[in-house]
Amino acid sequence: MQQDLPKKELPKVYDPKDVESRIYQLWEENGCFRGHRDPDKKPFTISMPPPNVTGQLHMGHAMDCTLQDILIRFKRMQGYAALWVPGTDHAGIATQIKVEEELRTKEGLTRHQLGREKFLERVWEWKNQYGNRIVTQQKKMGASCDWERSRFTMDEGCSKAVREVFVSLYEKGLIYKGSRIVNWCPHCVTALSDAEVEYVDKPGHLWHIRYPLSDGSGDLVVATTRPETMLGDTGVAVNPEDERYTNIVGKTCVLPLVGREMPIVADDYVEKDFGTGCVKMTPAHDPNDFEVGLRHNLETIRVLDDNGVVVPGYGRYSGMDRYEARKAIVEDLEAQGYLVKVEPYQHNVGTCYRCHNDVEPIISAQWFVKMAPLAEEALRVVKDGEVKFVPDRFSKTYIGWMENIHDWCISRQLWWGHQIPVWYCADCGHMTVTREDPTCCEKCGSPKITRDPDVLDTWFSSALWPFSTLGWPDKTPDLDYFYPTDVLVTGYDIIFFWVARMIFSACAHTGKPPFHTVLIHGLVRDDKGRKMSKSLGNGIDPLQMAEQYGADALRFNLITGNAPGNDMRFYTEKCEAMRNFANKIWNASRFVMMNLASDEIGLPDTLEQEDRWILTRLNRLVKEVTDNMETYELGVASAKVYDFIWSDFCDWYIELTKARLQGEDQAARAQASRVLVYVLTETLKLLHPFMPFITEEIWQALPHEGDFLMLQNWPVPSEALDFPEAEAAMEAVMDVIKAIRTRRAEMNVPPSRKAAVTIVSPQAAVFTAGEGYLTRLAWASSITVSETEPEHTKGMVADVTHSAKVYMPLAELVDIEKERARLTKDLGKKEGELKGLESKLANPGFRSKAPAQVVAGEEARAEKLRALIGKLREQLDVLN
RNA sequence: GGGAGCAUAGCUCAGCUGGGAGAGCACUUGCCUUACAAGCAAGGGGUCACAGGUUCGAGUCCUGUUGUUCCCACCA
Repeated sequence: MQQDLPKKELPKVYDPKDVESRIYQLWEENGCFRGHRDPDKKPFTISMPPPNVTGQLHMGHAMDCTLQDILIRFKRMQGYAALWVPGTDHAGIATQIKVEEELRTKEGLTRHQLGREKFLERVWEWKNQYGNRIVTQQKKMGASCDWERSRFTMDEGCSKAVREVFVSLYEKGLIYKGSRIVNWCPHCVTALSDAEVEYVDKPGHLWHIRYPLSDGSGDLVVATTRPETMLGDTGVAVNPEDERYTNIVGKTCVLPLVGREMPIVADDYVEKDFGTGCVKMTPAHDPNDFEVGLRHNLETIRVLDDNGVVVPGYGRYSGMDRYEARKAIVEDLEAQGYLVKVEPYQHNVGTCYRCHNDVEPIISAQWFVKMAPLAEEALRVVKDGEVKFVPDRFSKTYIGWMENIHDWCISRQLWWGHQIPVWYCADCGHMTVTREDPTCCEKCGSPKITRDPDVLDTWFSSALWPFSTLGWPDKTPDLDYFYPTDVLVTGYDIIFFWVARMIFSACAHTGKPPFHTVLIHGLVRDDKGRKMSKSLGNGIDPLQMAEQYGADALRFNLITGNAPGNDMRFYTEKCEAMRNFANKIWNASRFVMMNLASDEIGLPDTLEQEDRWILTRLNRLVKEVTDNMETYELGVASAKVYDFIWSDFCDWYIELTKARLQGEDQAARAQASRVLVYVLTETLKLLHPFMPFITEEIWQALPHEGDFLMLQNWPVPSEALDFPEAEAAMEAVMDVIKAIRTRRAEMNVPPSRKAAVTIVSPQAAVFTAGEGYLTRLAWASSITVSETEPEHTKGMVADVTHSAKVYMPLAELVDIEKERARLTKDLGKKEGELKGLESKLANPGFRSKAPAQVVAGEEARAEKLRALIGKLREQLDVLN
């Protein structure tokens, strides 16, 4: 299919709004995003971190999405069978809360009033209605995912994978149910994993409470930050080495307000030097106390229910919320003389990562994954480099976490999610855990079985994402071809939640790590460096930015000048600058198209000096950008393309071609036009991963072969296109142009005032060839090139470059004093530079130990400097 | 308590394996030079936090110090 777009006059200002949606549609309709298994190609696969179905695209997503799109477009152009698998996550707690809220505000119902089945129907409805919002938003960013393969963590395939994993881990004894202290969120009314707790430093108090000894021989004082938990105290512990308390170990004390008699035990856990050295033991509500309780057979008495309310049996405290109870208990302790003192105390409080309420440690029967055996291989693959983090420092974070891993609490007391595939027998108590839903107990055959009401942690299903989305547990051709995936792109904030769990899950179930590289990016912050958040109201909407400046500009902003793993601040000014860059390309392309003098594609047979120069520069750019892309230095790569386009191509090359393009020679015009189209096309390819829309739009309007820029081959450097002599010659001419411009600018000579230029240089031929350039770019009325000094230099101003001396008859404009000052300053600078260089060259150590080419390079530099200094001195002499 | 990052121009940041200090924005000056004023040309501005060390040579590697940010950890 040849796109025969009519050549049209392009508008002066690039309007992304019109272009982006049209181009995206064109790609999508032509199946450009599809990932095909191709036996002749190598696969390159990215699994997109599935955003929450409740999600709206924020800056973090935008950056994440852009990074992945850049990689996948790059690899696609390099000839890989590129596949980017998208999808969404059911996001258990987040989604359930959202729908519950809607239910409550709109209908005044709780989920319990509605019932599990009806409620789940509502959540599915909600998902079907809103779950696609984020997909539309990703498309606006230009994401080239294979949308036809879009998956959802609760779809049939993913659910099958979850079921398979649960059952097989259970069969291996790696999943178990146990009563443990878990992190409990009384607001979300569910257990949480360790990773889901965020610790916040909060000001609190340390209450010192007196517990009388039962034998009346005195009392002891304990210190606590959570006095309400004393209702569940079943002992007091001291350090066995603590001489202050050796006499009371083995005795009992009486719990104030409650009257419970409790043992005093000795345990190493207690620090002698902290607080009073006596610790109240609440085994049902503190993980350490629980451990101590196990060692000393202390009773476990739960005093807070699932909602954080004091359970019945505790008088007026029963029915009180934990904070009310705290207040009441402190008041009563004080009234009854048990409160010894209260100190202000700063401490770390665990909060729920979803609702930010304080987490309550509570003993509860939950399902866990036994991590130690799974962590082994997950550690090995990272330590052996089978999985690499970029930047590497995050592998330390990962290893440290994995080495100290605790068992993973995977059950959640929610309804929205993968329900745990365990059935309890009412008759024999046996747990039936199977891949297919059972109708009776597998042990005694009783039909009286009921399913565990809990669901699995959302991250349990996302942990399987790289392989569940490719068909696992079935052995599909896709799984065979595209798995393991290649690069995972994500923020450092979810290494524990997700990356770590994907790695051990993949190792355990597919026998291979899920990807070989983890590209980590940082957070996008606001212009003051604060995290963007709803509560601060400082979030910047990426879609609004894309609307205002173009998705290409936004993408470029998010990538350029940012190193992997580092946070970045978002400035709309930078977006504006990138928008300006897009416009610059647009106008350069307009220029090329307005001067189109040939439909032929490819380089012409003969090349001018400036052509060889730009081709050499382009060749170097191709090599460098490709290298940077391959090492994930995307910000460096994009900056190089930016510089090339703006400086080399626009500021110089286009200007240099104007002499030919605006001349009468038809052949020369055609030749220049072909090189322009060639260079622009190659550059558009390099830029395409970063700015997909505008590059495709322009490419479509240029003479081209093939259907889409996004499916073109990535440029490859070519030795045949390196012209070092031409490059050097061109730079010599450019130096002269710059010198003339500087001089004229300093003297405020308007462009309308042309001047005759005399150039003195041993390389006269270079400058003779460059006459056209000089006339146009240095406002020369005439050019005289000579190898010897002119006879008359009176009335002339002189300037020097490394390779030439330049005269212009503008002496009357010179401010002698200023000129002298400038020359003196310049000379001083250069002499200082030369001095340093010469002492370096005089150093025998440098000569003998530095690489030969470095020495040669420095010598050449010194030579150039000496020439320049000589010329500068001469000029200063003339003035004096 | 453990670990990591950062400290470079007025601001925000690049600077990959050590070898002539960079970009964007801001600032100053001059230009509507028919691709682009969202532009062109020119310019000013930096002891690369501090102190040692390795090296012929350090913004870059090592050690320490200070400041700052973050992550992890069960001291009530």
